[in-house]
Amino acid sequence: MIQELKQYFAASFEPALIEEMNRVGTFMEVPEGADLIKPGQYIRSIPLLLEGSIKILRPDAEGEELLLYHLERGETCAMSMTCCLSDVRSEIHAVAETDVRLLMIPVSKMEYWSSKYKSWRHFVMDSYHIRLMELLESIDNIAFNNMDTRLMHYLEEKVKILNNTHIDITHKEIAADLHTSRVVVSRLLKKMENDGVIRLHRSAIEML
DNA sequence: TCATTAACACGGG
DNA sequence: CCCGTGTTAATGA
Repeated sequence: MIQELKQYFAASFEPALIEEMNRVGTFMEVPEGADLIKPGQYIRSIPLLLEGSIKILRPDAEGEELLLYHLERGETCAMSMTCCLSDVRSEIHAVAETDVRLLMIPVSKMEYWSSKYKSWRHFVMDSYHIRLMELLESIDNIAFNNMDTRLMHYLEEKVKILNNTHIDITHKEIAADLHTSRVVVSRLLKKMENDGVIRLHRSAIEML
């Protein structure tokens, strides 16, 4: 475990901090598709992503959702930091996009480390910055792009995350993430197939 | 024009 | 049979 932490974080954290993370953190494995954080839930610890990818969704009043961004290795959820520190409920829904391995850090340590370790302060600030930028990108995408470009971005992101051009997903699931109807997804995907960009299979898409 | 909703047919597991 | 998919028709922004 400590080896793994060193491997991923030696470049960003002091050895003493890595040692402490190893001591107070709780190691967790979460299977693909499982909920990590449900909307409205209180958060008591901060997840540090060691392996895999997490998708962050924003639910609306009717419980319909919209994909905001993905978290990847070495990143953390800025949302959980603010929730922990101010003791408010989560505004977002976090789902494991792949099998995920996490290190859970207790909230108390988060504040303590901020005063003790310069690298941790940097990490926290960077995390906020990265999240804000991802959020802006997401807003741009939703506001300025049509569904066909949004769908293309979505598929490209999937390929990046899975590190595989074969994506196991149904049109219905895509529609849920993009907050649109299945009819639209089916139609656009069919068009992309006709344009030779992708190949469609049952419950799967192959990017070309 | 493009998205949504409802409805239907087809085929595979 | 149920689910995923492809398509159409009507309606709306």
